[in-house]
Amino acid sequence: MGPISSYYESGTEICFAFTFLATHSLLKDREREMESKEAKPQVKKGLWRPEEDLILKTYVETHGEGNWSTVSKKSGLMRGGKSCRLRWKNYLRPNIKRGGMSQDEEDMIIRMHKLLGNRWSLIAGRLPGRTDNEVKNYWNTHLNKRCPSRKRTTMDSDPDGNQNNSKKASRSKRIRALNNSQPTEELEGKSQEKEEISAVSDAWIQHDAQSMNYYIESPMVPDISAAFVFDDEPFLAYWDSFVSFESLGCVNDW
DNA sequence: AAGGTGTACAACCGCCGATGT
DNA sequence: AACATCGGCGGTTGTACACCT
Repeated sequence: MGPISSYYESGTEICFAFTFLATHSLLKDREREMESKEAKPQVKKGLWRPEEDLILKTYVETHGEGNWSTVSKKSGLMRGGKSCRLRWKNYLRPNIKRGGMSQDEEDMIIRMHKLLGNRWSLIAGRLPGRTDNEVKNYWNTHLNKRCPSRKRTTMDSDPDGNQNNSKKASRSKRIRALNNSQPTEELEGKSQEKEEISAVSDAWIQHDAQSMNYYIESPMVPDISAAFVFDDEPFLAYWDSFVSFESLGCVNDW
């Protein structure tokens, strides 16, 4: 995030100092809206303002995560529970890493995507401080271009030309250009993937598969020096990944 | 300088599974 | 068993800004 949001890192004192003013300001806003619109409780949408971030951050730090629907009510935020949860998870949570991906992170994303497909939360679990949303965005904007036969699904599914503005049309055009508009089902794409010009070499896959095999043999004792570090992911995810390999037909090659 | 277009990423939506009642 | 609620996920859209013509 840019300079607007970097204020979080300047310390909680400032957060608390601003929170009172922010809350007051928001409550005033709400009063005004209630007055003007006959008071049907509305859920605010769109970009989060810094004062909203401060309120949410302070609230969660005080009361803990969870019960997101009540967070929005009790904190005075006029956001949906989901929106609060997403904002916290993706931006306000401690240890979120901002800024560009390092080469290592980029390599990891490519490798993991090759193995797991669009399992963004699993991939993000291997990248400390990165969120699934960030990984997904990074893939779609940076890395997808290198693997042009990967699809972005339903963007092409409206052949009637219902795009009612030029920007949408432009977006669809761009995305079509990226994807070559060819269907690639996860399973039937097995053979196609082998023909793809990809940034991931077969040697990588071999290496990754071997790393995973290690965990399968000894899942309770993960080796911290291994390629994959499972941060905050439940153990089940190991098997989840394994199943994914199986479905891609990788397992037989080990 | 102004308008169009492209890029990056924040945020929303709909679906689904888990859990509680 | 049926329903409601919540949280998580992936796909998609919205928007700010940079760049181009």
